[in-house]
Amino acid sequence: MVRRLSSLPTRLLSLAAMQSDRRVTEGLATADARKWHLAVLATLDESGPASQAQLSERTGIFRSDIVAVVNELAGRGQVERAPNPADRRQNVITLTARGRRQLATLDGLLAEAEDDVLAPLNPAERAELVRLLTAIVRPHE
Amino acid sequence: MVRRLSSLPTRLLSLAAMQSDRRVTEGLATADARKWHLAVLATLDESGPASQAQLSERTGIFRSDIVAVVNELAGRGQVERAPNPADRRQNVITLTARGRRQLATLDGLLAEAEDDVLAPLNPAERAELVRLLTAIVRPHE
DNA sequence: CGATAATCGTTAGTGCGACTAACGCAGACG
DNA sequence: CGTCTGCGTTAGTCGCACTAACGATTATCG
Repeated sequence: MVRRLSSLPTRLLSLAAMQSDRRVTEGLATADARKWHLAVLATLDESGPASQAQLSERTGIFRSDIVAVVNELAGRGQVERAPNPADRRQNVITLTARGRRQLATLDGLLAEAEDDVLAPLNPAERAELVRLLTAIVRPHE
Repeated sequence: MVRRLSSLPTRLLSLAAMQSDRRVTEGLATADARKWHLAVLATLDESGPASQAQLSERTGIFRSDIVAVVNELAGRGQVERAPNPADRRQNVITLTARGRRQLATLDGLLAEAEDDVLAPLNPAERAELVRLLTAIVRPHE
C-alpha cells in the first residue's frame, strides 16, 4: 500500500468502512438479507407501520429503491404492503410476525459483525470512535 | 433517521465514509479526476514507473480496472504506457510532467476536502481518529 | 529440452449502493 | 375547475469492488 495515501483520514475512513461493510454484509447474507432489508425492518419495528415515502426518509434509502426492498421483504412474508384507504396514493407497510423474527436474527448477526470489526478497540476507544464519527457526521445533518 | 441504527459504529462508519467520499469526489471532479486517478498518479510519483500489476497491488485497485484508469490517464497525457522490452508481458507506466502537475492539483483539492471533512475535530481529535481507524484497518492487512 | 504452470494485460460481466428522470395517479388548494 | 404537490413505480446512470476467462509471454521443473 502507498504510505502517502494510507495515512490520510479520508482514505482510512473509506478503508475502514469498506471492511466493516463487508463484514456486516457477510453476516446478514447468512440470513439471506442485505443492509437495506435490515434498515427497513428496524425502522418499521421502531416507528410502526409507514408509507414507503416515510421509510425512505427514515432510512435514507431512495424512494425509487424502496420499491424493490419492500417487494423482497413482502415476498418473504416479513412485511405486508396494503393500500392506504385514507390516502390512496400511499401504501401502508406493516411488519409481520415473521418479519419481527427475522429482525431479531439480523440484530444478532449485526452485533457479531459489530464486535468483530471493533475487536481491536477497548470499550473506551469504541466510545471515543463513536464520538468522533458522530462529530463528523452531524454537521451534514 | 433511525436512532437504533444511527448509534451503531458500523453504521456511523459507513455514513461518515460516505460523506467524506462524496466531498473528496466533488473536489477531485473539479480537476476532472476520480479517486482511482489520484491513487495511480500518487503511486507512480512515490515509487516510480511500474507495471500495471504493480500499480494494482499498491493501490488496491483490481488489475482489471487498472486498464481503464491507465487508458484515461494516458489519454490525458498524464501518464505514458510503453511495452517493457525486458518482459514483453508487461507495460511500463510512467508519470509525465503533465501528470506531475495534475497530481499537485489533486493533492491540493484533496487537502481541502480532508480539512472540510475534519472541520469538527481539533488536531488532537484528528490524530486520535487516525489512530483508532488504523487499529481497525490493520488486522485485515 | 519440452511440457506445464504461472504471470500479465485485457475484455466482459456481476452485484450493490447512490442517485436522476419521468410517468400516472391521487389529494390539496386556490 | 385547473394547477401543484406528493406518492409509488419503472428505467437507467455512475462509481467501485470483484469474478471469470482468454491470448500472449515467461518461469519452472521433470
